Amino acid sequence: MSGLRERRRDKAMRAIQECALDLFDERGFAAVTIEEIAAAAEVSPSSVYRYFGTKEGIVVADEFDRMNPADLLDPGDPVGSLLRAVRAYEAAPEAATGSADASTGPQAARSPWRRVRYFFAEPSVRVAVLANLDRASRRIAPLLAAAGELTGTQARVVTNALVFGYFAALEQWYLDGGSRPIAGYVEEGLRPLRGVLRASGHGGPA
Amino acid sequence: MSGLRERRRDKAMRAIQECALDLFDERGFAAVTIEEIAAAAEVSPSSVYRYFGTKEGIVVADEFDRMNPADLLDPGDPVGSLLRAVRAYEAAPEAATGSADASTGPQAARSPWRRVRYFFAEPSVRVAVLANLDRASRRIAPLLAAAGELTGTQARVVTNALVFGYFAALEQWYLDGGSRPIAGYVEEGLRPLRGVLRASGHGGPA
DNA sequence: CTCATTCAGAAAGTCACTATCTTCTGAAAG
DNA sequence: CTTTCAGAAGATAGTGACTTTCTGAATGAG
Repeated sequence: MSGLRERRRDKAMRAIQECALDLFDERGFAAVTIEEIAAAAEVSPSSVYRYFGTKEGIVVADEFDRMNPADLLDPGDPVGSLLRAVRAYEAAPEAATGSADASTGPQAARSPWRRVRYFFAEPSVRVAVLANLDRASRRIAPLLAAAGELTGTQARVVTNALVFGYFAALEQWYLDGGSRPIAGYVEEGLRPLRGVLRASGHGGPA
Repeated sequence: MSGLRERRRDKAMRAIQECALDLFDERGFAAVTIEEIAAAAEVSPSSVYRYFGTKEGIVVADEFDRMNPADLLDPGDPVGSLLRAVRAYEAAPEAATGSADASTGPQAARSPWRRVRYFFAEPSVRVAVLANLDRASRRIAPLLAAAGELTGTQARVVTNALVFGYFAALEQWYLDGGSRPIAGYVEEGLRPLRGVLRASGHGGPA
């Protein structure tokens, strides 16, 4: 299934991401050029664009993107299933980068939360994250529309509420210094929405 | 208060926006350069950047940005006051561009809705709109936090739900061809949210 | 009238991103 | 093992958005 080619590509992608974050941490996002990142990761600038599309994409790119939202989100209980996903992701930080090779960098650098700082500290990255959430919302909304009694417009609105509400909760977590678990912020923040979304669906499990 | 300078600036800004939209309509957003826009509007490229910051800003820039959100949004009934604002804006399209001078272009071109097409048809403009909504949300959230029993996190989540929910409704309006009034889409789309937001506030008027 | 401020234009530079072409290489067929 | 080939990586040359800096001029205050 996964040939040598794909493994090389995945390795290159991880190298680019980590070299880029190292450079960003050191000198700031804006001050680092794509050429420098490519040189540090020992690939060509073209490859950086092939893999990530944009400079912000290096930070934002997420294995999450390639997932099928239907596997993650239960249309009957969107808030609850989102919460479960957050908890699962938080509990298994290694799932984010894969535990293939421990020798490619320092351990702390491999935390999936390292990137998150740039989501909120670097305006252009923040915008890229918003664009990503918007795309995710457009993929998820049809699921809600198909499952519940929501109209198409309502499904879009509710999905945006959910997705961008999650973003707001994540930002609060970040602004608090990232010490307490994220799931707490999501649960608290989305609590006002939970009742509505349950009532309009077919009713999820307890 | 409004000196000669400011009037010249406002006039130049409107000229840039209309010339730009003319060119975009004619040849597409990406195919038009800032230099061409500046030439058509008879200003320097520097001025375009001084006024709008980015190419997308020409389309997205909105007198809405300079408003105080407190004048528009009632924390006791956020959905209701948003709906009233939409209806008011929709009823008075001339408020958007000002009725100062009718000789600066064809009448149809002055519709404030002309720009909206690019919100959804041009990806980079869409992203700029999302960034704008995000900024608006961050200004509005403190109002909700101060007025109701919502926590800070909840206020941010609910405001994002409101603002990006409105965006979703607007997109549905656009996708439907823009024939029926926008307020209808907003009312229908935000209906699931209305109950929650009323219940958590101090209760607005009927 | 004089002066400080502020704003428009000019000009040069940076760099993200694209398009195209060539080269290489992993993988499969013979 | 050799050959073949599709697709991926690299090299190269742009384009144009955006920044920075400087200069001159219009404005409004004193």
